[in-house]
Amino acid sequence: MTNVQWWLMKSEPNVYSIDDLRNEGTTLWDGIRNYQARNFMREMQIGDQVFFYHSNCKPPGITGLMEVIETNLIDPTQFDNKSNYFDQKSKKENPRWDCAKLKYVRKFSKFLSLKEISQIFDESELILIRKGNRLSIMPIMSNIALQLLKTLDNS
DNA sequence: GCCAACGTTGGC
DNA sequence: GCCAACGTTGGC
Repeated sequence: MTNVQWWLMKSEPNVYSIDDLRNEGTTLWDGIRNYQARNFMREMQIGDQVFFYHSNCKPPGITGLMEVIETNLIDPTQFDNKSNYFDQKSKKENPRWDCAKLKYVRKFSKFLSLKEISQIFDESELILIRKGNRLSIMPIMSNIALQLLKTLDNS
């Protein structure tokens, strides 16, 4: 586990929650339409660990852990004209959007709210709480990740 | 390549 | 609902 990269992925729980993932076991993280977020997803390697963050809810925060099980998968929603994520400009022979497949690992016994996170970390330490960060997928420095885990497990 | 206008995200 | 901080688009 020494070379594992840590990530954080946001999802609105009324759209897709940690409980949905627990029920399904695995999920394709499709619908990402931001190039920076997509590029981060392309960097993911099988075995990488991912914090599941509930966004746009009360309160927002980290709720669980996932693991990357497949990478470089074509996002099917870009070709589905009934999908909210349909992209007219994306061509089958050259798909614009791809995604990773995630596996449920666990739901933390404690919910770590954004407020608590920002109390633990200095703003400069944590990309998550950097003001104005609008990325739904981002890398987490391993020392930060381990501190998050420690906080979540010691409760 | 610049940049203004516009759209989106997401915490508050 | 507000708004800051991006990202995207398109005219030039």
